[in-house]
Amino acid sequence: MTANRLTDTPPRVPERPALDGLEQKWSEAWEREGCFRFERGAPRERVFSIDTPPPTVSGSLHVGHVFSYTHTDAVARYHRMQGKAVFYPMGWDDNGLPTERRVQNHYGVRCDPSVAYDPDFEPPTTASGGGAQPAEKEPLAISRPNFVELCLRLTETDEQAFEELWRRLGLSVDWSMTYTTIGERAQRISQRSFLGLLARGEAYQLEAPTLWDVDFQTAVAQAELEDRERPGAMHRVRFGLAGGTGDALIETTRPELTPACVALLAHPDDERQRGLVGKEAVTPLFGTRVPVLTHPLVDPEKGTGLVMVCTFGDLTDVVWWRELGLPVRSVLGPDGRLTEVPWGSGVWQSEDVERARREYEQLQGRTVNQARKRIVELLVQDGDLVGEPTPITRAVKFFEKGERPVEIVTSRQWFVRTMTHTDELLERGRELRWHPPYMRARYEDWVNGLTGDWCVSRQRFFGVPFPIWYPLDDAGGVRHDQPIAASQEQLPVDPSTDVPDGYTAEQRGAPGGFVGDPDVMDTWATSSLTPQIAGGHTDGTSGSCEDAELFASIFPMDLRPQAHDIIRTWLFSTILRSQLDHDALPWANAAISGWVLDPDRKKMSKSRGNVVTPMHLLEEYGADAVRYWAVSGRPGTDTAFDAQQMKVGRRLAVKLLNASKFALADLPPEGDALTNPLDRAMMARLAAVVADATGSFEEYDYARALERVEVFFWWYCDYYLELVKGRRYDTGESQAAREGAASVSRALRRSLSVFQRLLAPFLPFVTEEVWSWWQEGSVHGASWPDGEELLDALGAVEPASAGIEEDALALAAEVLKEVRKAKSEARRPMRAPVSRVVVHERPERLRALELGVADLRAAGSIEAIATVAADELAVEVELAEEPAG
RNA sequence: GGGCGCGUAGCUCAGUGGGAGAGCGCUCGCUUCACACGCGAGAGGUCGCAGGUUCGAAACCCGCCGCGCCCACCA
Repeated sequence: MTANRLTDTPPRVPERPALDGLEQKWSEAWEREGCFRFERGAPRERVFSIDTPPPTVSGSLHVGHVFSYTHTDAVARYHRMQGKAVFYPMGWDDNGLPTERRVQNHYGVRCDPSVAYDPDFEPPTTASGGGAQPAEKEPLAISRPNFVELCLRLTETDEQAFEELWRRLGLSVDWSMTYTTIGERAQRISQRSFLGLLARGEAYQLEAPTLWDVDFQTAVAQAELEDRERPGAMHRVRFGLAGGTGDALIETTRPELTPACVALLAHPDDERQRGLVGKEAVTPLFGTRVPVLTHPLVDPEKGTGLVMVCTFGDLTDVVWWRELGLPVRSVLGPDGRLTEVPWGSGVWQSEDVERARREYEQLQGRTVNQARKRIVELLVQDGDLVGEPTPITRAVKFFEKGERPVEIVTSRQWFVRTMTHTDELLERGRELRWHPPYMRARYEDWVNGLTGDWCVSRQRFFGVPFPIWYPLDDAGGVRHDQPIAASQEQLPVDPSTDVPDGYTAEQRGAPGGFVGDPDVMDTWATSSLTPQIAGGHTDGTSGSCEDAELFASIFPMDLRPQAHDIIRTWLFSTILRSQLDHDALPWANAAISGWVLDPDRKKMSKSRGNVVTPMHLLEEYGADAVRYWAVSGRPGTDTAFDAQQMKVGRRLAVKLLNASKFALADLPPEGDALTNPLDRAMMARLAAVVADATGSFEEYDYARALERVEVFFWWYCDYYLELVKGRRYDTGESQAAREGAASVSRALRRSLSVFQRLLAPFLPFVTEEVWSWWQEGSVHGASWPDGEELLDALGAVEPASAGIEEDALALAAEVLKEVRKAKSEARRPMRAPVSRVVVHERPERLRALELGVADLRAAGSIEAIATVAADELAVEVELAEEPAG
């Protein structure tokens, strides 16, 4: 890093400095000069690497994005000024469901992996002027590669718009390193990592009960669930006992699953149910015999104390089913409707098969809700519904992007082992430095609450395919137990169009041939590899995109910034993958940002007709002002959207323009030393502020750093600049005047240089503008101020005299405030002359004041200052007579 | 049910053992030679409630109340 140069050429200060146009002027200059280009070849210890969150590109960026990305940018700029080579890429998360949905609606198509690729395909409706034309007809079925092409086409324009916004906001990312989560590099790295997991037994395939979204018809993961309150009803249902010797009452919110009942359970200590345990109950309507068993998870306080286990009503059913070794009676299809079942065969025995068949026909083909309504009618007819259903509100699990509750459907899926690694993951969580620290609790809660391995396969299309095929036996049956893995050289592959080694394309689907795995990976299975994708991780076997040297210089990364809502998904899965692939933490620090709270909850939602988009904010207030609002939100803290704060930020930017103009324009020649005590005391204060801001940044507390700098800067403008103004303009003949001016000149330049750099991470545009008036190069490439630099400016100071000088500055400011108060109360202008000021104060402070009395007199237009020894400060101010007329 | 965070001026929030603060808003004043996108001044608070520790608590401990979030095997 080059030293900051105080050039000898006079500063070029505009007559009327303004903020307008600075964003465009400087963002273009930064791009032209490559200011934020990552310095390749920098050794690891001089690199600061950031695992940028790739925003989802389907949809638009909102103020919440602006908020948290600005936090990271301030930190990035700080470390860059500390001399680090900052690895700060941007990624676009374009893979996954949200994009699929948009493409389907936008182009009127649907993906069908069995359709062959059409290289000349053009979508039926084209996006004209950005507006989608809703497809009237049945969606057109197209191949997966064609579908993916449309996804890419649609996300590309979004990505351009996002980049434009980020540049306007002043994010100092290296745009040459941008990646996408559906891009070739992401696919290859995802597939390669998956094959590694498979080879090491960390990934496996299993046919098992899986969380299932019936609308998207795909498996989903535990991490993608959320609770929603939904009205329901509790039904009390009577089961007969085998042999007709009484009955058993259960309560359920899901009576439609009665045909799927496989057992009744009681708590082992529940005396009331003791007589039933060990017997067999008979399901109403269907006459299926089910055992009455016990399990400690049953809550005897709930309902009748007896619970019906179905395959499967909820995750607890899965636990009971597994632990008690119960059979499967599955009635729910992947579309969320009740399927056909073979009454009388296998597990579908009944005391009255004909009746079971007849009753079930009333339910078959219906949705869950329809079936529930119907079975209640059937139970009432049969007299097995006890009392009226009781309306209740209960939490139901939903896929976070879904519209109907998730069901549990048995299907074949890929899993990544997590349960065998939870201890390691908890240990990694303790190694990670969390900012703020309490966010670790959320991670630990999540890891401790995991109930199963991570289901990574999705029955979707716009994602990274599994690099897997299966052989077909002579009868055309799929041999799932003999997966054919793609070779490293083939990656990335799409098994729906690519052919495994040793086969020909003609053998696809033919007996003795092969089929591709139809699924794609969970979007988090790719996103969990962002450090590897961004850093070009390679195992040396393939590809020009990967770069072993680069990866070694950035991994493990320094910082993962992200919001708290995706600790359980993105943060957790990234730690897991890094643990499995590298046996290491992926980053040293995690900075967790809060959310932006919507002010509309409290007021003015209707008065504002338009949605406030980030671009509007940037246009109205300026990027620096918007950034100011963002960085005043403390790490991890939810922050209210507040346009007023943006105005305050704009004021700060304008203030810096004007203070810089004052300090630099027509400045008298600079002296070799700070000879004036007030100048020295101000610089000493500034040194303390630098230390405070630096310490705060080291703790990732950008907000505290800004606050300290800002408070001191306003004090500097209101008191220090006013106190030294007279001396600055006094280019008189005397030696003392020349020396005083030379000292203030030096102090102004040194302090201004420090302020401009301290504010640069927060207000990059205005600081770059004022820096350009008098310095070479970019302020963002300048070095962060440090103690040594300030000591150098200050010269050697005895601690005792430093204390006296500080007293002089403090007391001069206090007296000036009293003088202003007197003038304000007398409704006189601030320049109104004061004939006499009497300062009562402790003698040692009065002696100190001597050092600053000349500046004080000039600043307050004070003719005479007298002092009186006293225990505490009191100031008498005698204003001069108001001039007649 | 468990956990985390928060509760300070009308609003947004700093402040973690010793004077209750900032900005905005409000009121009043000031064309001041960097800045009217400005400057100066003022009013405004039983620091959620109740105990405890301490010479001393907004801060530390216990309990309670309220708000928000996360997690849970929510039948």
